[in-house]
Amino acid sequence: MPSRRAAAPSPNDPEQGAARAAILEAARAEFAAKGLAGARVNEIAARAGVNKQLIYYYYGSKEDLYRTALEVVYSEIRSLERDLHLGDMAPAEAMAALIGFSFDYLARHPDFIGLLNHENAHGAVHVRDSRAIRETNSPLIELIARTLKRGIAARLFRKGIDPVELYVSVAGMSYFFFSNRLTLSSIFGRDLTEGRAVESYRRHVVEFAMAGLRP
Amino acid sequence: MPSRRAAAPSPNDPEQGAARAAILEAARAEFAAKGLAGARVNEIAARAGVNKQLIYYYYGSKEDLYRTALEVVYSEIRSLERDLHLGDMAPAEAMAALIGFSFDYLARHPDFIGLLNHENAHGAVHVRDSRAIRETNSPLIELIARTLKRGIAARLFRKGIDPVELYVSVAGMSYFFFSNRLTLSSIFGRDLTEGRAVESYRRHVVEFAMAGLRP
Amino acid sequence: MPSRRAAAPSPNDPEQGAARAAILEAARAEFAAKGLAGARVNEIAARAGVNKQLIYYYYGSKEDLYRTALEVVYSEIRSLERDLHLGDMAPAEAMAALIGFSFDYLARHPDFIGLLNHENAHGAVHVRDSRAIRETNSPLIELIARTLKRGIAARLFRKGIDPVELYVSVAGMSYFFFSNRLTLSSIFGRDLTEGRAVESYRRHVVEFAMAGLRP
Amino acid sequence: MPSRRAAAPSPNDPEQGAARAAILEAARAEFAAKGLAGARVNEIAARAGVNKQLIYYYYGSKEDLYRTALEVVYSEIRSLERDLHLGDMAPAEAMAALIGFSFDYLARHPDFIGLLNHENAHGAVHVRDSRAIRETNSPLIELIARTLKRGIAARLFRKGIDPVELYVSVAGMSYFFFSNRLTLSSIFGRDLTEGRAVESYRRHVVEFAMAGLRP
DNA sequence: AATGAATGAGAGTTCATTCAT
DNA sequence: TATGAATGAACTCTCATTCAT
Repeated sequence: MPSRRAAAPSPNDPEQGAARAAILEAARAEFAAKGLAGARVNEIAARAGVNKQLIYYYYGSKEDLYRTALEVVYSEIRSLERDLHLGDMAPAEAMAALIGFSFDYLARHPDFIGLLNHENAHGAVHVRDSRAIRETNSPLIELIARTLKRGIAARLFRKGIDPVELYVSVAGMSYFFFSNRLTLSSIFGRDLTEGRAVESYRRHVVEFAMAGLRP
Repeated sequence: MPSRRAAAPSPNDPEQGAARAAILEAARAEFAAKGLAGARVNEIAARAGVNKQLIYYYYGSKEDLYRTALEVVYSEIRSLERDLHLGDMAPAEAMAALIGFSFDYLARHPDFIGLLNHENAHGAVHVRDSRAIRETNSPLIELIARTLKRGIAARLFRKGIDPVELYVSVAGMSYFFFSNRLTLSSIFGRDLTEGRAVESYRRHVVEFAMAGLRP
Repeated sequence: MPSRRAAAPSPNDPEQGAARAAILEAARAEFAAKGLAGARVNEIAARAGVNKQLIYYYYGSKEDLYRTALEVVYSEIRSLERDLHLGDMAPAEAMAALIGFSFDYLARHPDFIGLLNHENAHGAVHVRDSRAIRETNSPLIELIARTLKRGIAARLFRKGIDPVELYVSVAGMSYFFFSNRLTLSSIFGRDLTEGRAVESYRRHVVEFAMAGLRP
Repeated sequence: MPSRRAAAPSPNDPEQGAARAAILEAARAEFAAKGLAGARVNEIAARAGVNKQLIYYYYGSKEDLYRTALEVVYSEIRSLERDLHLGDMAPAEAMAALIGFSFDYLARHPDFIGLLNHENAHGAVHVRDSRAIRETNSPLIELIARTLKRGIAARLFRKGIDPVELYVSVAGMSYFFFSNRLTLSSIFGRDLTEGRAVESYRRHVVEFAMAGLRP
């Protein structure tokens, strides 16, 4: 049972771990769509094109697979956040990039929203229990704090804004749009899933948030 | 004379038995916490203190009960929205009240977030299929549009802001805070569920949004 | 879920609890033959002529059903032990009756051996955890002690024999015969399952044990 | 020259690899504890510290491994029985030694009881089908018969005792004690597993059986 | 001699739902 | 209006075994 093994694929065999990776990929999609309880191991196996029991061979249980999927998703977004290099930009430019990044990541990774919603609905116990997730501290808050400070020094931003609260409100504008656009579309009778609506909302978010920062 | 009605009594009939109401109340909580698939009919019966079969007698099926719970929740929030009377206030005051209302409603009705998240995760099919929900058109967008217009006329707000987009971004700031505060607390190592954090964030949302509206 | 209900069958309906009783009866046989792990819930349902899920409805789990079966078997043997009325007989007669009872009970209740063997093989945890079994203290040891005393006073039995040890050795002679007669038959090339062999061994046990008691 | 033998090396070959022996040892313990059905191949492999597949390589199947374990255990006890040399002792001494041997063997080889119980519970089919076990005829009955005869001639023992029945009753006293001491301890509220209880019962068995033989 | 990957069959259990009263 | 009994479908997970190297 290789379940706790880190990875160690032999360099000669590119096929190594293909099934393992396929399972993880399928799990991500299935868990994002239906949550831990709603997801079907059968369905994950079918999507991954592997025998159902292989999932147990590699991951031990549905819940362990779920936790792994969650960890991978978090580690990916962390990695992207680290690549932003906002320090090289002017404060306003940096802040706009940050806001845009929040939006674009969600636009491209619908899985993330599904996984997070289910985590929160169930007490966030897996996030809380995963050392991997807790320890990979988000660099984002530091980035925001530094950028805010630079903007304040340049008299571009107001004082007194808490970086965590700013992050939450900015992320929330984007998150809610993607997370709830189906009910919103239904209720407002306006399709928020089509490309132009998304682009337009992106502009709104950046403008609105940047305006909210002005002194 | 509705007295001869064999089955399907209207869910809002105040004459209806306590059992019926207890079931609905229990269903709301259970569905909000676990979604349609995750909720257990047994659990709803237990919470309501009734026999499981009674749920089928009154509501026909788990899914119909879910739809009813969803309709009731929407109808409640609509009713509250109608009671806001923003037309009587000055534009800035009215807008601040609106933003605060968004926040406060979610703070007091955690069920709403649970139900909406599950609806969206599953294609919002019940919202789409419910005439009751679609037809009770939200008065909110009209309210926002009118308030925006009044504020622009008074040179308090910028031009060019779309009311739907404004609603989404403002609602999103609050929604995301409540919906995701468990994972956020874990990740930022900062308890966002305690009273002061909530109050502080409420101030931030109102300030930030109002600032974003300035010309 | 009636699982913890005592019984309370309505006096008018003799069919009441028929399924429940049938399940228990089938379980006894199945568990005795194959143990807790080896027994098949499907098989119990088939033997009882009921739907498999009814077993869960009534007994909650395979293990709870097992424990119940064990308790019923113990309570039956206790009840028989209580009916022995050895106090009315002369010491030698009483002791011989006791030895014979040990033998005859096992001869007629092969389930008992199967259940006990599996219990012992798995640490006797269910016996240990069952208040019902522990509390229904066996009257046997008391009976043996009193009979021994009476026999010693009448100079029929030796002194210094511990009643528990006497019980174990007497019960063991019978138990081992029934429990192991298949391997014994194979090894000694002598069929210990046929009637005459059983009768002959019964005589041997009573004689041998009574002789062992003589002063 | 067995060197070219492709598979199926004889299980008793001292030249055989340590892995092979380790598997057998682990199997013995596992089968004794859980029976054929309850034993886990995975667990045997883990206990033996070998890859699971190696078990199949060496023994073909779980059941074949079980049969082999059974044969080894029987062959060991036979070998010990042959080493008793009762013919050299006086009849009473010899008989007491025999009874003590029954007891001591079980005290030291708890596996034996587990294996035998499971065999008997499942029809003793493996004992019946194993030529190795059937053919290695037990020398014990012969020993008992000869010792009995010598004792009768010396007027130490009663006439009319069947050697097989004597063996069964004497073995049964010890077997039942070890086999059922967990439930017995629970029921009598007296720990029969601790050293003094074992010693005391050993004395009882020898005394009681010897007394039972007196004319 | 030894191993990691993979699989099919089947187990216990859950659950929404229906039956019968 | 209310309930206990009963059921079929499905789900997670286990396990002996085989494949391929």
